Amino acid sequence: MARHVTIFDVAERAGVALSSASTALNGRPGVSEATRERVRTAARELGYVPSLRGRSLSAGRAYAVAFVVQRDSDVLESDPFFATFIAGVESVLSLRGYALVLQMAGTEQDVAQRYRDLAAYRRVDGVLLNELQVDDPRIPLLTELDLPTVAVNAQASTDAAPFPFPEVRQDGVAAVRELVHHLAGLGHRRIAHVTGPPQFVHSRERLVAWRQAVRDEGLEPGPLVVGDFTYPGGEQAAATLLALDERPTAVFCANDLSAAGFIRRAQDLGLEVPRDLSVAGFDGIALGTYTRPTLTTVVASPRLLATHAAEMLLDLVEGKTVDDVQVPPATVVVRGSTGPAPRDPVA
Amino acid sequence: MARHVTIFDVAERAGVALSSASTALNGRPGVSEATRERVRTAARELGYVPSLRGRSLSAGRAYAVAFVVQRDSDVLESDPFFATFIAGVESVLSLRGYALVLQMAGTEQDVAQRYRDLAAYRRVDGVLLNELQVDDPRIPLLTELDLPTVAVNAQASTDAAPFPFPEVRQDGVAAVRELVHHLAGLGHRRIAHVTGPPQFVHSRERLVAWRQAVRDEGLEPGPLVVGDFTYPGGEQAAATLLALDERPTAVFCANDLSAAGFIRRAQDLGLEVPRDLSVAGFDGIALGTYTRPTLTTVVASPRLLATHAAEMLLDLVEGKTVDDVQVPPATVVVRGSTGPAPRDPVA
DNA sequence: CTGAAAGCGCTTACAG
DNA sequence: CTGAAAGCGCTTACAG
Repeated sequence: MARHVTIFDVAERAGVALSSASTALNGRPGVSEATRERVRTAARELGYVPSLRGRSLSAGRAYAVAFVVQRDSDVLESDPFFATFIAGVESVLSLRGYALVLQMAGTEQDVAQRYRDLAAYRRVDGVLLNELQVDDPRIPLLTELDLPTVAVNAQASTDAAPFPFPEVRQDGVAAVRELVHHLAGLGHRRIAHVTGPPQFVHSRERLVAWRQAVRDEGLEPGPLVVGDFTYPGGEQAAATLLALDERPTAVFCANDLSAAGFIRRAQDLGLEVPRDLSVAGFDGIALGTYTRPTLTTVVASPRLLATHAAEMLLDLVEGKTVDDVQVPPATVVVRGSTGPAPRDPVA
Repeated sequence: MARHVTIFDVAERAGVALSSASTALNGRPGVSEATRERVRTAARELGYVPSLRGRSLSAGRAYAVAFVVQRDSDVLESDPFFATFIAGVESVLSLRGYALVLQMAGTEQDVAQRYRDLAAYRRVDGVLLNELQVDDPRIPLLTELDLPTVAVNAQASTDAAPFPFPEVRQDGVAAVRELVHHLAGLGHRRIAHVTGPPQFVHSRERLVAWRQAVRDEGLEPGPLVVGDFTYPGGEQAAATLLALDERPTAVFCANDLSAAGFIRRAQDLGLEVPRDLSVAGFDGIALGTYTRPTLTTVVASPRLLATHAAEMLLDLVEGKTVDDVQVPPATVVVRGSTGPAPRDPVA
């Protein structure tokens, strides 16, 4: 390999000082337009590419941001959000010359160690935070580490507590309300809910939204089962709910995967969906169009959340002021899994 | 923030020259054991963490490797391999002090551009390559860019052509043979195949393995449909195959996702699986345990492939000699979707 | 607007 | 075994 072309070579070829070459190339004011053009031409002719390493060291920046995922890989395997979110983030980063450093950790302690290492080695300039938990330990940690952070759906909208990082949010409450209204309009009176893991802010938000929406319809919030966002968890929830004396006629599951599992178990138990039972989910993953019947759900926008979060984080890293962003609310998509309440509910 | 602790501070505290501190800390020979210990103690006391940036610049290494995924995010969404593979890679990298840079690109041209940029900016020290295609354009490109590369399942085992990069392989041929033998033993005489996208080496390998295995059972390779590894693709393949006059009684789909779609469409068409039709897949994803019936499949080891590939790539980057690795072959797992051939096949 | 110089934090010959 | 020095490739005050 030939020796690497450096900014020194560019300056020499353009016949200017090294510092002028740097100024010209980086679009900073301080050189004449003629000089700037001469430098650019020289750079082009030489095929100059600035060294990230040199720049990193002198600028004190990594030109990379991290996303640390706290999840077992076998749970991740069936999480369709993950890939879409990552893809959205990465598309923005690469456009702005940053790299995405992806880390995975199984436990809360692992995650903390990852963040500590990222900060100590100054591997990245900032981090993206999602799947916030109630009293999330990452918040004080990232504050302590002084790592620029942008969060996704960090606060329940009902939450008044101050949140230390910029945030991109997508409201799901209105959609849950609409979904419940849709079910009530179909004659359902017992509308159950299968939650996500209780520690997640978004689990809690969906639960609260469901409860309030059901009440607003003049109904009593129906049976409630704590779930875990997995397919088997949905099956388990169905087994529990459908064994009740007062069986619900409709169920809102906190995500699509558990809704799919719920439907499957309900069918195994001899129920027909939606004739005997309506089921709805949340997310809008592809799987929901594969199930039979297809899944009524609340469609969220992981890619949009991701691109906004990435833009915000880079702005933050580059010292710009960053305001919270709201993307358009999630929307209800009615498909085959919800229908009129049974006249004479199966007892 | 206090000023950063540098190796200079450590050397000063230990009362040695800066170069000795570096030598001591990096475990290179050239300092006495006493000195080494003194330096280590000083480093510990000061909470010294070597700067990746300084080290990067002087050592000419990024301490990062890249994985460029060529896939639309909506296809990625339902690819369960992705997360598991990434998790495996990342676990090894972080242990050895490297970061994983993840990039995503939609088209072949995008992918090429990503590799060019990664190389030009020397963002990473090497790359991981999977989902190889026949005459994969990435091979000459990475060779030209001189990027250290380790590939996963790059060559069909039948392939004699030389491959320029170290490779980790998992044989799937034996398992396909066993699967076909299992089906033939159940009395199936028309065993169809739904392929993956023809350009992939592993699609071709599974096709060839199926064909040979069927012949080895003394049967004529049954109907063949070109698929695309997706759920809807599996549905489509079922519609095609089940409309044939000479309908197969068993189908081997090139992956689990398409097998799940195949089963679903078969059921929609009024067939009972496995009573009327046996279906098997390839991969061993979680979804295969959720379907009804559960899916007979060939279970591969994405995590194991990933960890080996990562180890090999770091060895390569660090100048060690790297041999190809074979992980234990994929295995057949018989579940509910395969059974005795119908006595009197539905006509 | 331009140019010589210091500095970012390391590693690595090289001379003692 | 140790220490002074150059170099990796940039950016950024600072003096002209």
